[in-house]
Amino acid sequence: MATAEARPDPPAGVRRPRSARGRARWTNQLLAEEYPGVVCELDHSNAFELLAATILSAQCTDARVNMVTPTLFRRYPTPADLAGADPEELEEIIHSTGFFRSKARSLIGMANALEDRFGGEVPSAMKDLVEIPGVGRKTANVVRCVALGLPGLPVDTHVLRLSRLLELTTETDPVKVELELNPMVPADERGEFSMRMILHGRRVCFARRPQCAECVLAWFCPSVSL
DNA sequence: ATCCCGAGGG
DNA sequence: CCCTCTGGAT
Repeated sequence: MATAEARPDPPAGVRRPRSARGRARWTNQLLAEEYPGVVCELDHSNAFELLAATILSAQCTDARVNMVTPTLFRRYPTPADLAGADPEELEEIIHSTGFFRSKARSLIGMANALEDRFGGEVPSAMKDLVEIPGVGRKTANVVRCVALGLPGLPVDTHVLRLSRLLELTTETDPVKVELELNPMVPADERGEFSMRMILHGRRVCFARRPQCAECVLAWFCPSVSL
């Protein structure tokens, strides 16, 4: 009763989508118009560097990560170099990104895994990526779609929240959300879809007070409040 | 205060 | 499922 039909009208001649797939299609199309040319903002020149940068990006801005990675990559250019890093020296380099002890442990563990189990290369299979210390599903998908050119739909806190608000899914587990979204987004658009959802989550659809009046998705968003 | 593209452990 | 890990920007 309190939230009944406070929804804007659809564009002229357009039917409000009634299925999750239909809402996903409109979401993908409208966010592509809203945020064209979206790119990964973590500076890197290969998959190993992107993997390290993504591990550092947890609870930290990309800009901050980009301030430490030049020093990091100069000091440890290869997985072999990073595998033999002195933890304290590494912690000092990455200190300003936060969580520096656990991130240092993850980075060294990651480099050792690459050396010991993957011939010094970043593996491409999801199954292998998530075995690497410090690499979860989200990080694995970032590396897959950005550095390896493989299908990947990173589901972070924003993608999860927006997907549920838009009722593209009813799942609460990020892995289930990813698997449910996959067939709704063309394989070669999943990475950009994810990055645009994240941008929209940061700029418009805030967790606390979503700016529905500014949102291009409001005309079909089941959770809109105006 | 709240946010920043999480992951591991109990 | 909760907790912890952590610094910087606004």
